[in-house]
Parts: sequence; C-alpha cells; structure tokens
Amino acid sequence: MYRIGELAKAFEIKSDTLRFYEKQGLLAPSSRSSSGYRMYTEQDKQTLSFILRAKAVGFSLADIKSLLSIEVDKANSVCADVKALVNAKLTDIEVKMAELTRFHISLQRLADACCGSAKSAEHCTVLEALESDVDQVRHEHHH
Amino acid sequence: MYRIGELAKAFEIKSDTLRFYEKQGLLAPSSRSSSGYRMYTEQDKQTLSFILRAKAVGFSLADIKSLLSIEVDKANSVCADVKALVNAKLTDIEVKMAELTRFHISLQRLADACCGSAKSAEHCTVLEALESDVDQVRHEHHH
DNA sequence: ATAAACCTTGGATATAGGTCTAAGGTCAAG
DNA sequence: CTTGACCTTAGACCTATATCCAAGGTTTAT
Ligand SMILES: [Zn+2]
Ligand SMILES: [Zn+2]
Ligand SMILES: [Zn+2]
Ligand SMILES: [Zn+2]
Repeated sequence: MYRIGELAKAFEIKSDTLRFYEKQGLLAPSSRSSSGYRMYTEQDKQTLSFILRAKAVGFSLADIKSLLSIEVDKANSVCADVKALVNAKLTDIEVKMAELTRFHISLQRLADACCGSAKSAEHCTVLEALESDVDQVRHEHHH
Repeated sequence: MYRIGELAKAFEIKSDTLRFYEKQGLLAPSSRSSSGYRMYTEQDKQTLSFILRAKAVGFSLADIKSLLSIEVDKANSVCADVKALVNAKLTDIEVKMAELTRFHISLQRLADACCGSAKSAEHCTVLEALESDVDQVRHEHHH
C-alpha cells in the first residue's frame, strides 16, 4: 500500500495530480487508512502506470477514462460493447502510428541527405524534405 | 494564392487558428494583398500541411516551430546543427512509436481475448489485459 | 515534541492551444 | 449602391490539464 506522496514520487508527479485524477474519476485509491489517508494498492499503481502511458501517447484523460470505465461498468456491459470500444482505440492507435511512420520517413530522409558537417546549411533542404510527399526528394547535396 | 478563409476551409480549421499560428511564429502568409488581406502561397499551404500533420502526431507547436526554424535560420546554421535537431526529433518519434506499439499489443490482446458476444462482460478482464506487462495475460474466457 | 507528510474544501494561477467578440474596412454580386 | 461574405486588429474568453495556496486540523516519523 502506498500513500499519496509515495505513489506520486514513484511516477514523478505531484500528489495534487493524483487528487486531480481522483476528482476526474480516473483513479481513486482502493481504500483509506483509519485516519483518512489515501491508500493505493499495487493494482492502483498499475492503473496509474496505464494512465500515464496512455497520456504519453496522446490519449486525453477523457479517452483514458472511457477505457478504464470498461472495468467499472463491465457488470452492466456486454462483450460486444467492450470489444467495440477497444477496437475503436486500436484504430486510433493505428492512425497515429501511420502518421508517425510517415514523419519518420521524412525526417530520416532529411537526416540521411544532410552531411552533418560544420559547413553552412544554406543549401540544406529541410522543408523540402519535410513537406514533400515521399519518394521524390532529391538530395544532390551541397558543399 | 489563397485568402485566409480559403486556406482554413481547405484544412478544416478556423481563420483564427491561422492568425494564431502567425502570432506564434509558425506560419506567416508570404504576402498581403493591397487591401491588407493575408495571401498564402502553395508553399505556405505545404507548410501548413506539415504543421497539422506534426500536431496530429503529438508535436507541440513549440516543437514544430523549432523544426520550421531550421529553414529560416539555415543561412546561419551549419549542417551539424540541422542534423542534430533532426536526429533529436527522430528519437522522439521512435519513443512515441514504441509506446504506441506497447499499447497496441495490450489492446489487441484484449480484443482477441474478448468474445465480442452479446453476453455480459462481467468476466471480461479488461484492466488485466491493459495493465499487465505483456506475455502473461491469461484469457480462459467466460460464458 | 517537533517536523514532515497527510487530510479537507475551495479557489487562484498557469500553460497550451485555440475561439470569439467588437468595431470597423473591403469586395463581388444583384 | 446595397447586401453579405470576407477581411483587419486587439483583446476577452474558453477547455484541458494541471499546480499552488490558504486555513485549519490529524498523523507519522525521529
Ligand atoms: Zn545539410
Ligand atoms: Zn551539409
Ligand atoms: Zn469479453
Ligand atoms: Zn465475452
């Protein structure tokens, strides 16, 4: 069992953030101590880890809540609902990954084309590489 | 040449957003009409496309500005600087992709394990699938 | 027994990224 | 030559996601 400050420190966030998540319905401690302290279990810690990872890849707190709420509501849901929600999130992720891949290709092409020397970048065609639709970027490089 | 409203409409954003990007130093129209209207070129349109794609994959406007500024500053930069910045962004992208992949695996595992039927999801172990570190999720599924 | 950490409610402030309003000027169509 | 769409600026306002602070009280650690 972790107290709020311990859990916060473990993830390098503030206690305030945990109270905030609680208010937002994302993560409530599994119990309170007799003196009223929030007591977080390993399970809570896992959930927090999930929340932070989801945030890191661009899900909003609302998105995350909807994922977490599957658990809460599952007594009242049917598998078809669960599966539909999960599949929707899978699609979101696939879209994000496709965009990232596209970006990576552009930037990689640029990095490859740039000599990386200490000479002026005057002719280094960054934006061309970034903006053009793949394939036809020419790098007859300078210097 | 596009007027602000035309360009905005083409990307389904507000004219306000374009003015905002201009104030933030992200994208200024190449010229103004005699009456002061912002006039955007094809090149500007390409840059906007770049900005929006970068945003869509989670780069902040500040990040994007730093990428765009390579172009602006390149007369004063050397290839080494350009390459360093680009490589840093490549690393960012790789990190995001790794996280997304991890997420995708978790969710996919869940989707696979869930029967998707109209029966109660009471035993559908969503959070277990989401939270556990890969590999050891057991789905001896219900019903 | 004192400090450090925690609790509460409630509100202020911050940052990012817009979105809207007010008060006016410009332009194309009928 | 009027109407309605579009433009200008400056600044107010909004949401999401926190972070901080106040005031007053309790608990835990040393
Ligand atoms: Zn170069
Ligand atoms: Zn070079
Ligand atoms: Zn199921
Ligand atoms: Zn099922």
